[in-house]
Amino acid sequence: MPRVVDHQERKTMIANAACMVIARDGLDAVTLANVGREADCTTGTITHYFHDKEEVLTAALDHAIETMNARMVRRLKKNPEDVLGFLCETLPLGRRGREETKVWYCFWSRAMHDNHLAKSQRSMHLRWRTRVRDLLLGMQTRGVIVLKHDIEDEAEALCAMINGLGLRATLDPGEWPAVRQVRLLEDYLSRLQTA
Amino acid sequence: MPRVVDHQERKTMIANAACMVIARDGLDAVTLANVGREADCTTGTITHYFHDKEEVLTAALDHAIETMNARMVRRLKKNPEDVLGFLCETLPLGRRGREETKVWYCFWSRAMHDNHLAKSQRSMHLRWRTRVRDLLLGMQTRGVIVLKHDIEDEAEALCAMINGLGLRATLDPGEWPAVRQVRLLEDYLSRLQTA
Amino acid sequence: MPRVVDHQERKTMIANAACMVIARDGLDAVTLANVGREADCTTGTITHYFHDKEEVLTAALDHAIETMNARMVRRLKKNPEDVLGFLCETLPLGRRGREETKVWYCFWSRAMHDNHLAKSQRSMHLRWRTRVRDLLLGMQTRGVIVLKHDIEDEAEALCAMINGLGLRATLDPGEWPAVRQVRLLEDYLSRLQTA
Amino acid sequence: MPRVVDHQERKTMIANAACMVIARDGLDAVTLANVGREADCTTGTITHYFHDKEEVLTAALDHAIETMNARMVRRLKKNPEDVLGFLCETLPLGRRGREETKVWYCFWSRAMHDNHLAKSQRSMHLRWRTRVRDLLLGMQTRGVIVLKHDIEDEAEALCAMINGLGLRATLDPGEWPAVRQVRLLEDYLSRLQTA
DNA sequence: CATGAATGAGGTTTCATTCAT
DNA sequence: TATGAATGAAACCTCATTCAT
Repeated sequence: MPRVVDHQERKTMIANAACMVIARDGLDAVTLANVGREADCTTGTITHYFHDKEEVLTAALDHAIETMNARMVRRLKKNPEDVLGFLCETLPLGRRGREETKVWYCFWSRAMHDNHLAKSQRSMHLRWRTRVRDLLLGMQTRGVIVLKHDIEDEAEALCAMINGLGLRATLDPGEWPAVRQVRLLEDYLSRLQTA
Repeated sequence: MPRVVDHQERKTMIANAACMVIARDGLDAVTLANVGREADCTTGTITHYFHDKEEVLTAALDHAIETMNARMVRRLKKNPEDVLGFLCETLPLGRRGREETKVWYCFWSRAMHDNHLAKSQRSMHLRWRTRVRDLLLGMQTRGVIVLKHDIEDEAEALCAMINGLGLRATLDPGEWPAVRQVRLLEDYLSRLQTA
Repeated sequence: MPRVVDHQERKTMIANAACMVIARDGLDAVTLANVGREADCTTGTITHYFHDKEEVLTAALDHAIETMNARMVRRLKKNPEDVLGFLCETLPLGRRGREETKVWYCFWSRAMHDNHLAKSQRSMHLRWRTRVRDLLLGMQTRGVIVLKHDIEDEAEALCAMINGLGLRATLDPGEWPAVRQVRLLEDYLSRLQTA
Repeated sequence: MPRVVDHQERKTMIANAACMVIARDGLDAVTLANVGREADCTTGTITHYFHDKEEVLTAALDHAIETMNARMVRRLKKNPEDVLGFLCETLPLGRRGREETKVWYCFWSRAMHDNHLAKSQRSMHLRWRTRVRDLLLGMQTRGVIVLKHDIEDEAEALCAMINGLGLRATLDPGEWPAVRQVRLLEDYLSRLQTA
């Protein structure tokens, strides 16, 4: 009788370990040995669950995204009109946020030259942007903001702004305490309220 | 006398070759052999001019930054009030722009875990942001815009916006023709005009 | 379970292979490839068991020392009063002795500029000298010799003599058959008998 | 008109520079670049005066030997009966002595696997030993010592003793101040006086 | 399932040597 | 005579991957 192991749970654990390594030491530090050390298993175990390294990386990205997404969803469920709170989940505000966004950002440069990762990133971005768009629509409906331009463009612009803020905050954390990130995001949103 | 060679020019040539490799195939494809192939020399020649690979990468980043900066300065000299034109130089609009920004972006993720690169990036960002700030100040003086918030924050926000737009355009070029990038940048600037 | 291998035994085997290479072709011929050829494995296997080349060299030195030491101990156990026999184990008398001492001697020059090896050498020398001293003391007790000088100095001097003889014998084997080495060592010891 | 340069003097200067490098950092640190740095010239200059690296090393060894020999000769001229003084010139007593003997010792291990160097070492040893022998003969004639064994063996034994002492002093300088080296050498000589 | 030993390709780096100037 | 640019061989080391157990 084979040892009973939840296959999917094991994969997730390894993907999570990979995320830890990425967040701590960067994508270039991701070796199967390092991931194994973090996940407390050997390289053999990893290749048992993943065909090759690329699959591990993809799983790591997916894991980070799903975790972030889950938090966003949870937040929205609590209060569907808390747009700022929702958006803040994608900024590196706390320790958790910093880790997750770092993983996300690390894959940007790789996605530029890896079609597979690029697709993954695009579909993930699409989902995020769609939600952002719907929230903007809701705000407009409620009269909170007035969108002067194409709604898709507005959503894209907001996403770009958030990515830009998060990036800068990650590259220069000393200059970017949470309050400053939030303040600049609020400033951006406040400009949309103009009649 | 030895073979006559302009030492600095040779270094620049190699740095440029490294940029080409980065823009085409990404940071992970930067091997001394690849750079040598691009620069039409051997790995030995490269290490003759650079102590090690890290120096080559740093030189590549510096080269890309300097090239971009030179274009910005040239543009400003022609017309010191063409703020939009100035900002567009840091967007991946044409072939050259796409190449240069790609090199720049590729170093973001590495800077997150490499203190040396981080410093280089920060000082470069500071220079850029300072210029952006001064231009915003000029616009305010000319009455073109009305800044409601801290000027440093405004400059940072604009930089973040541009980085975000450029990033998205690079990750999903199909969705981001030059006109769209410029349009969204204009939209952002137009919101600053509000009385 | 993985391929069953005695980790320590494998390390010893590789260290021994390194010794063979050193004895045959010298320290400068010690490349991981050469050691691998001797040990019938690849460079990858070697770095699997040793962190880097320096560790391989250290292990080789330790191995040679331990082997020589084991022979000395064995000899002493058989006949604790056979001082000459004991000392002869550190001379390049036979094929085995020539190999082991050669490895030992090769590390002298390296120890002069490598602190780590220097320490290893010193501790090994201390152990050897201590034993030599105790044997000299025993001989004095038995009335075989009369030590006129400080016992530590006497031990050091004897060690130096043996190293000097072994060195000359190694550099000019044609002039130094085993009998000559032993004769000169006996001459030295006989002078200690003087009343 | 070609620049006037004393060819031989230039070679000596380079050989001396190589000795400095060897004494300071060991044989493995001898790269043409390092020697050039020490001699204040380029690698090109070195290969202009020496066919290849091996020639540089041979010249370095010869240089060190000649320097030491010159000192011995000078000493003997002053007082042909000062045997101890003569022998002390081959021990690492002062700064100069330490440097020269270090160079000498460094070549031992290399000579074990390099026939060319081995010959060089043997002829140099022969010269030294012959002189030592003649001095011993002189002492016997003067009645200072009584040689019980073959004179060649006695000379060899003394040489071996000196090499052994010098080696130990070099490997463990902390334990071997000049006085101790001289004392042990004197002890050895004193035993030859026995009637 | 899991291990970790073994491989070997591929990368960086060093350096003696050649050679145009 | 001297330079130092360029080469390329050879070394070390890393690491994804395979596989016997």
